[in-house]
Amino acid sequence: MTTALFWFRKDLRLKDNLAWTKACESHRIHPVFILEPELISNSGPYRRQQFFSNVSALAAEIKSIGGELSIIQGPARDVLARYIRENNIDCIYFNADTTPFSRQRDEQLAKDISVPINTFWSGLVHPPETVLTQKGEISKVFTPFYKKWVTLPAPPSVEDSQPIFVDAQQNTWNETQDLIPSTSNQGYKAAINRLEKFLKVVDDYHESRNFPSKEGTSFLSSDLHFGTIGPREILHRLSSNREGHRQFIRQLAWRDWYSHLLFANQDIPTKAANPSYDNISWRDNPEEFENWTKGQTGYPIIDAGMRQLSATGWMHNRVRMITASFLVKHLLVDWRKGERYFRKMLIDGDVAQNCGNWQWVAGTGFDAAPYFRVFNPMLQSKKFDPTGIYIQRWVPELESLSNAEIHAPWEHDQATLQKYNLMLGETYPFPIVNHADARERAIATYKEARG
DNA sequence: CGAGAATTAAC
DNA sequence: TTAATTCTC
Repeated sequence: MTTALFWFRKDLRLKDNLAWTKACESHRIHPVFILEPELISNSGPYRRQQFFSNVSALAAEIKSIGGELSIIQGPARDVLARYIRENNIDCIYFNADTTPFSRQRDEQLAKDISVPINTFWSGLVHPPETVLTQKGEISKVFTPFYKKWVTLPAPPSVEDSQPIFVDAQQNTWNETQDLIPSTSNQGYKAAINRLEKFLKVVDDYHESRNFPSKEGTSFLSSDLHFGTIGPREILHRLSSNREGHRQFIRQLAWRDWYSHLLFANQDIPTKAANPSYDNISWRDNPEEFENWTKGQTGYPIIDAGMRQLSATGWMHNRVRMITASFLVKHLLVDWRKGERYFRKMLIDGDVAQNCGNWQWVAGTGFDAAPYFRVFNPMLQSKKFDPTGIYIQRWVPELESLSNAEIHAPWEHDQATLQKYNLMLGETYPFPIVNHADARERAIATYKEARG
């Protein structure tokens, strides 16, 4: 029997993992994780911790079935060739990814390494280049993509494997083990717990998903990012004839779409998908950007979201759209700066998803929001946090304001504010910009870029 | 007058 | 994955 190196990347699980199953079918397995500096350097503390917890949980799971995960540190191109030589590896298995970093690295690797490399797709419902229009291209509009996507049969979850591990693996880079926390409750088991919890409320998903004070969303975004659970396993627990389920399945399609688009357009992270918006005269005021990151814009819903992000590494999706729109449109900060900040801070920060969604909000992307659509922070706030619970949770300065008052504190007279010990400009900022003016300015700026 | 529905709009 | 405005009662 030959020996396969199984390289875990963004698929930190043993279930519903196609490359893993294929490798286990006919090889002795040498499981490896490579801690690459590039992966760490763009991560903020929350994602890094989740990352380590997931790797640690995977190592424990492998140990429990008689194997040992080798954790190697360094760029893959530097360490893999040597590792393959030293450990008598016959072939490599891993799951492919769509990001420019991953694809460039994997292409280079194929040139550098002499043993056969077997790759599979296991992190999306459908692999890139498999959901196509009649012309054989990926649709640049979501709805036709989705219509095609739902008609394709969902690939079955793969069977569990009975791996045979190589004996007496030695970890030649022991110091790396110390970087990985030894205790953790993440990994596949935690992902399954989150899925089971979500399945209890998914029938209401279409109604509750938009309210940041409710736990109406799946909380599976970081699991999907790290691959502690596969999207097909999630899909197979859902039913296409229930509205809440259907709406969540639709979100999985958005996820596939943004990954497929990135696969086909590798410059999405840096360039506007719609070139007419690549010449916007951004203001890029650094102080305003900093006020935004710190949750000090004077708009309660914006500040609540940004504070939730910096305090927890996560933000509710509805609020992600509102805060992102505010940065790009109201403050006219280049969407790439916001994207970078979100990706660094978010526990689920993901190149394909984050760039796709930021370009959508900025109006620069495929099938994006129209350029003149400027989210109104007060309307969004009143609509999706009507009682102000979410705002109060994250902006305690405002906790005594009433439901009606909390969305726009500057609109109330001095006496009302004094009653709550609220001194605008001291205990809570005045609005950083005036909504109506900023809206006009954004539309004019975009119009100018359109020519 | 005011809330909510309907419409329009620069897509 | 909308906002602003007008219409209606």
